[in-house]
Amino acid sequence: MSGFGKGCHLHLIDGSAFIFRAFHALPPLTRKSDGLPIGAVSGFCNMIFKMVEDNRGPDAPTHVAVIFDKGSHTFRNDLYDKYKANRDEMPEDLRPQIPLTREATRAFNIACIELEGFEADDIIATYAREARERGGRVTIISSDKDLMQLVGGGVEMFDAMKNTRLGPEEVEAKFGVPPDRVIDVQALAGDSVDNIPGAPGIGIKTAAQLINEYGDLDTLLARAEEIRQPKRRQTLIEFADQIRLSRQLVTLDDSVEGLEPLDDLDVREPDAEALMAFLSQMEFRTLTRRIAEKMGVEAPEMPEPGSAAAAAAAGDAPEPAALKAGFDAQGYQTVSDRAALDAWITLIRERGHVAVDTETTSLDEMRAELVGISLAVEPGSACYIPLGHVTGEGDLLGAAERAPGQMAMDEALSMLKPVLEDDAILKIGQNMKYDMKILARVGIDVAPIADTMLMSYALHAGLHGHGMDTLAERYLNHTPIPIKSILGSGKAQVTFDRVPIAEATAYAAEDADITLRLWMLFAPKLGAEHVATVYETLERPLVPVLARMEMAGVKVDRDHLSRMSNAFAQKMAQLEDEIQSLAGRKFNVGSPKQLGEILFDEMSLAGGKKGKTGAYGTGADVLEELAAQGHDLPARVLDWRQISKLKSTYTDALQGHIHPETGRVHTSYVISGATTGRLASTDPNLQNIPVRTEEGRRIREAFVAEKGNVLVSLDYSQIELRILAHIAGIDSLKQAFQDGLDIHAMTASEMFGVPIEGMDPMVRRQAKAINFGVIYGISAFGLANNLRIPRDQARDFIDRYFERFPGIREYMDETVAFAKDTGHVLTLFGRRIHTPEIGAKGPRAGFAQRAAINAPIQGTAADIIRRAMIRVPRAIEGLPARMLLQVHDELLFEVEEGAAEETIARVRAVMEAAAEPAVRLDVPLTVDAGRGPNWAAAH
DNA sequence: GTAATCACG
DNA sequence: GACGTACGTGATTACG
Repeated sequence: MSGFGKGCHLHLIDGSAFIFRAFHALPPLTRKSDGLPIGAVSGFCNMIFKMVEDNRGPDAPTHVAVIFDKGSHTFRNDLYDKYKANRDEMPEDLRPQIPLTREATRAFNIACIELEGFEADDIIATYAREARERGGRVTIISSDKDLMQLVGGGVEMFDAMKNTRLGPEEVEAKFGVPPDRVIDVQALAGDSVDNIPGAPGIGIKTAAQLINEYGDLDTLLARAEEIRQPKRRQTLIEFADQIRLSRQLVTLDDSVEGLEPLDDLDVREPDAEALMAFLSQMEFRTLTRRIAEKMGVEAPEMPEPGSAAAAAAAGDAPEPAALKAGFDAQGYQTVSDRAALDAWITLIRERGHVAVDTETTSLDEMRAELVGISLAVEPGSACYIPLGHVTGEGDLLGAAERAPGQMAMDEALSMLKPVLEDDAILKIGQNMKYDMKILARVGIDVAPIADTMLMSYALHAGLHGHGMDTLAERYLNHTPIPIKSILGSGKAQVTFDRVPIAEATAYAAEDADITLRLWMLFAPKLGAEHVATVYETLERPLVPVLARMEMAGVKVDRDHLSRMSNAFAQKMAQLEDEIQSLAGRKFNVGSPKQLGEILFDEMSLAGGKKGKTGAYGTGADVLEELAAQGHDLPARVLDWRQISKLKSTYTDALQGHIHPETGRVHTSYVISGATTGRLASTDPNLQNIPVRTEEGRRIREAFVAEKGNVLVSLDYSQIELRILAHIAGIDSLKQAFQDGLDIHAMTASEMFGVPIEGMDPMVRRQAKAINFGVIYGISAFGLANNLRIPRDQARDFIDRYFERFPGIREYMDETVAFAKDTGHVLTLFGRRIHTPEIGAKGPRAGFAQRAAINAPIQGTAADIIRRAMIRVPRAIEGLPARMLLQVHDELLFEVEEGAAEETIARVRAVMEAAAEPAVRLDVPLTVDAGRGPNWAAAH
């Protein structure tokens, strides 16, 4: 049979929808030999096979095709930029399976249809229309409601999962209108999955009622004035344009051009050999056997999983247990020509994933120069591509010659670029942010990515660090070649470009190899340990966002800092003189040891306490106590210390961090640095720039906007207390936040029975300290220390607080009990923070318990701002604005002056809604915003 | 390399 | 009844 006409029956299979359903419905299955995720491919093949089997009867299709989506941008994105904008990124386990489902379709000898820039639904609509016009029947194998508008006139749908047919009656039962009015109902009701706005407050029920009453959408909109219900009438009038736009979005395009002719979709018998080859390559044991039986052919030899033969049969698959053994530098290849690199690229394309590691001249991504790239596609099989090595000797000036045996940098990069940017190839790295930044500087935008460091963080936060050496030792029982053995240390240390290529290969290829093995080990664990969502929504998508922020940097006014440094130096010299004359001799004011001796031995002041190291304590609290007793020397030392800190850490050091080319300071965020989910900022730390004192705030004035721009700061108000109110379920606290009250004043009022109006600031301050204490896992000792009150008074405050807010105590007890029971605590978003010390005895028990109480609160706040940051780029797309810094509950932007208000509005909306839809908080999140020429003014 | 100190949320 | 604590970070300096 070939030509399509009357009596013909076309089956259109919605491939993309099916892959997603298979992926989410099935447990994460991986290929035995190398850990390649293949669950969705397996589900897909089973479904195709079932379709083929079921369709041998009298109702058999004469024509069949599997239709896939291709490309992420369609005409709907041009109509509406938020179309499907709330879709999460594709899970990394799924991505490498996408090309395999195409292969599977072809292996079954079924037409595989996709067209760049078109959704599968439009292609299906086009074929369905043509088939109907030519007098044939159509069955659409899908349960997607967006396709239901096509039903009728010989077109039916079939839900392969539920094994049910959908005709016009079923569609009408679902939408309340006949199929030809479905788009009208969808246009009104909207769709949260595809982000179709529709008419606010109108769902399918109301929409159907309206359409049935007025006949169709145009009539309804034209006669909206007649609607009796005032709210509905107003909505339809006000949102008429949005409703029309929604209809455009939901209406399928049934005239897609450039498709394979319908006549060519005729059912063909699969080629047994090709099909068996594909199935055995995927290592589908059961399915291969079943299909072989049906087709009457011999199933290909497929040895038992885990056996030595299994590895051999899979071609160049790894040795059994290869994940934990078989590191062999001999097996690593140095790639120095086109042909060799081509061979690796072919391997990568076959696999759909590759572990990547870059070697550079520095750990500072903004200054590092690319020296080489290593790749690994399966355990034990890795290569290194040297690109910027120089000969070790060099002349006296340090000038060195390019080492022989290397590809030209440009040539290698232009070959790798398509692979590193290919949507269908997963790039696996350990701390991928680093490699992404290095490669971005040579014009390569790496995507999509996986990160073993972040996988470990999602799995093991609180248990140990997540550096590669730690992970290799713990999980692969292997100690990697130490970098020091390659570069040397101290004065003799060289940069990586001076390492001989053979040694560099052994080191670099091993890193890629380890990374790949860790990925294979961790990837299936994410699902099994229930942290896949954390990794996919809070870790992985943050990487490109942070990479962009770090590369943007923030402009710092060097002269401003320099002037402050000079002023500080003078002031310090003056204070030093005063201090030394008060002491009666010269000493190093910066030495706590010497200061302790002066204060407590020579001057015989009371209150000297030696710590465990035998030294006197001279911390700020001790000095403040002495100063309060009227001693001048400690008061001067406090002043000196403050200025010394500001000078050394900020006004001096920050100048050294100004990048010579950009004139800006580029921090680096450590995503897995803090156990709670917070970020850490290093080199320099821009999360602890002074703000609490007047002199400190002047340092923030050095953080400025470029000409014509302003800095915009947005920060969450009281986010941790709000989270506490939600998690512990404290009604009075929740109510106070809903009413927008001053939460510390309200706490004081509840505790001490004083009115909020005209409250003594001291009373409010005490309540504030208690509120913070609660977040930290309050103790009488800690509160007493903080408020400088007797311990029994602190005890009394705490008792009264728990009496007034009994839910807090329950939360604390339950959290500690949970931690003892499971060894971890959870944030609202499922982030897992391990508490290995929770069972400890002695003082460490208290530490662990307070940390366990604090972690879900601090961690949930960290999750929320991460969610906001991930959504920000899309929200400010098109605006002349960039996100520069994150300081735990604050985001800092640099914006062209005219766009400041719009930026504030959009970012505030994102931040305030950041918990949704995953979590619906009982308290509102509110965001304060400011703008100004510098960071101090933006607050 | 570690301890003490102090900057931030 | 004693232990000895507020939670989470990073940079700098002194000192062994």
